[in-house]
Amino acid sequence: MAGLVSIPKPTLERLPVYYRVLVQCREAGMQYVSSSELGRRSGFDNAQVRKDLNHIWSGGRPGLGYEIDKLTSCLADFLGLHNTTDAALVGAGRLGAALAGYQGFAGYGLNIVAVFDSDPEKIGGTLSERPILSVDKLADIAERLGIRMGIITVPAKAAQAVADTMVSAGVQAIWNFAPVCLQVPKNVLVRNEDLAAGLATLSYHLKELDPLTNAMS
Amino acid sequence: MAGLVSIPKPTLERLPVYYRVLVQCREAGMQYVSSSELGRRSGFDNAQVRKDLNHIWSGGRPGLGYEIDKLTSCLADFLGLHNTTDAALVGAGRLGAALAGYQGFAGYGLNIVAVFDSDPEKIGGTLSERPILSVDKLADIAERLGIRMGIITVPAKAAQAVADTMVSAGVQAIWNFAPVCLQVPKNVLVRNEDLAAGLATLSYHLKELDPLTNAMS
DNA sequence: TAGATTGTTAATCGATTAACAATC
DNA sequence: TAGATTGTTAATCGATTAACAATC
Repeated sequence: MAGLVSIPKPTLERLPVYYRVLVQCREAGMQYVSSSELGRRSGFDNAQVRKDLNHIWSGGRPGLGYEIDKLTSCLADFLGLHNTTDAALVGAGRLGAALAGYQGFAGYGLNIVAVFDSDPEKIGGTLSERPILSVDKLADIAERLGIRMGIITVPAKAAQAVADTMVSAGVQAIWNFAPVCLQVPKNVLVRNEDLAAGLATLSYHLKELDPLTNAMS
Repeated sequence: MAGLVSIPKPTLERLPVYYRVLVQCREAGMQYVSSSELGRRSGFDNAQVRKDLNHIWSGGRPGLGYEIDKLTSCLADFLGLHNTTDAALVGAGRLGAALAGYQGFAGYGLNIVAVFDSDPEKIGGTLSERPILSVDKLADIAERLGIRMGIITVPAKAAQAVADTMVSAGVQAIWNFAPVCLQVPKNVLVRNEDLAAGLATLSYHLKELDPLTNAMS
């Protein structure tokens, strides 16, 4: 049974980066790549690259490196990118539009099958060629279509209620862009894409670099 | 000199989460919060909360907890959120529009002062009330305005060139939404907001949960 | 073969968790 | 005071880094 061979969390976060770099190497016509080269291009230590990759594949060839085609496919399998994941997106604002319109996610198996909003002005319209439905229909539709992934791009105040609805409809994974910590049952996975938090860490570093501000504080 | 009292990276990632939760507590009218309560609301262990907070402030009161007003302000100071950061955004697509239009970043000191694109159709138009300028002017304008932060929302292929221009214009921190690993001098900080990578980790977990897929593989 | 690079072990490093005396 | 909660130390845990024999 999968899941028992559990993989370290930091490793899991790096695997998609390797995957992306490998795809780019392949497009550049490369056939093999060494752990050093992969590390250089992805910003990680070469020993770490080897250790990470060994969690999923031990097909590297001493003296040669990793066969890009095979490793790429192996990573895609491992990450589940070959499966198509149907998702419901709630929140037809600008961020929702950006996510729904981005073609790149298709290569990661994401298929946004329905878009919801609570604004009567938006309901009935479209978002990237998908009809915008009333959020009242979310539970029913998600359940009927067997949707397992939910994407939340609503304002902070509305996010918890949307998450609750998703959970009750059987959604198992939530990609949350609302700036709140969602409370969900522990069998539901939430990934917070907290942009403001990312911004704050940059802000911290800029402050550290700024001689004037530092002199004053 | 700041920077020498360096803070663990995982802690730095959690501080903005505490900050956000604290702001929400304050809005809810609370005055004090304990490490347990803060932990519960942000998803971290209470001992970890105390340890993290002690890096920046030892003003917690045994038996009472932390005074929300003081801790919030202390965190904002530490993270540099009280400073206004002027930023240049390059890439006036949907994601750029979402970021430029999001009011919430203002509370984090972000001030997008200029928007650039390479598409002649877009140049001369506006994005959230800001004129869209030719990317050819990026270096000149960033330098003249002393811009220290760059936001990249261009397609992967164009991102490295934009980063190079930013670096040459004196930008010190780059918020990168393009799905590439940027190569920059080590004195420039890059934060990759790699949405596809986040998606991939969700995809992995869904695959792990799926009995049918697992049976087949 | 000689050179390069893997897979893996052992050593180091750092972060999390548990526990509790100090204190509000 | 009694109850609650902090700040901090010590113990545990896990991840990174270094090193090298195996091997292409």
